[in-house]
Amino acid sequence: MKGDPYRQAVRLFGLLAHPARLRILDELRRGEACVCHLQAVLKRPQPYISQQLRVLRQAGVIEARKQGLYVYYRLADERVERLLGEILGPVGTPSPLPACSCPQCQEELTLPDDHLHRATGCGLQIPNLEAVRL
Amino acid sequence: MKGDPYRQAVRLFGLLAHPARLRILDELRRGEACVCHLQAVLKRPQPYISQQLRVLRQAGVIEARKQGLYVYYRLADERVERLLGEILGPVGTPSPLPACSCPQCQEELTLPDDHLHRATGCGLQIPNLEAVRL
DNA sequence: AGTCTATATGCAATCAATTGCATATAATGA
DNA sequence: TCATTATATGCAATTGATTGCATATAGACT
Repeated sequence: MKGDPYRQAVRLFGLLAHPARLRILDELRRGEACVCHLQAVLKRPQPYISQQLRVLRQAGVIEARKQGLYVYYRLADERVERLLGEILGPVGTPSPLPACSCPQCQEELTLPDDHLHRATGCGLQIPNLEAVRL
Repeated sequence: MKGDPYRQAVRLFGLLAHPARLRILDELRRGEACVCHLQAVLKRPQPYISQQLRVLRQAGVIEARKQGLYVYYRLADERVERLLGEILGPVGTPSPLPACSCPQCQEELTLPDDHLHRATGCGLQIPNLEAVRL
């Protein structure tokens, strides 16, 4: 998977030069998220989200993990994390109340306050997964 | 000059997601360069180069300095330098023999070897200019 | 089997970016 | 003034990205 560095860089920047894709990637900086969660955050129809996820997946910057009916996506390219950190700054606090119906979100919501977790957020626990680089 | 950070980032990435613009910006990382120099490096017709320069200039990531017939461009946005450093690495060695007819290039070529300068390169001396951040 | 829910895919319509090229401006020197 | 050189601009033609939407797949449950 190569080519001259310019072409590679252009492709990578092209992925980020899109409002929906950028928000998805920024959201994934927090950790895994299922499609329904992203759908809730971006407030866009599900096929639209899936399409952008496909673009990102085919480019290799995200990876999917299927669990039952749900598919959890995560970042798979540290360059993306570095670039986003560079221009968006460190991972911000989540905007209030975007939650979906996935098991992780439900679990989050019913959790008491003793665990550190997001106020009203959705499943950002990374259950039994190896790699979430920061 | 503002807006939500996502929109701003999308615009910035969009500027970089283009082969000619990316090469121009990467070339400008070395310092000022005139249009004819960029033309020689990119091997593209002059109106094409000027057009891309306009895009970059209107976006505010480069600035122009006119001197006689020549116009020298330079980077004007440290985010660009950081992003390029992040994915292209430090400023590379110039590819051999791209030179143009501008005064700076001629001066360079007739210079003896005692000054540190590029082997066959074009005017990358920054004559009397204040800001070239690294 | 059928049904429900989550996610994916395909494709057509629209919209924006890109490119090429003719021409315009601007500075210089004769 | 005219000619020359460097750079800029405008615009039409093409190309590519984006979006919406109908439909497909796939797993869980009864």
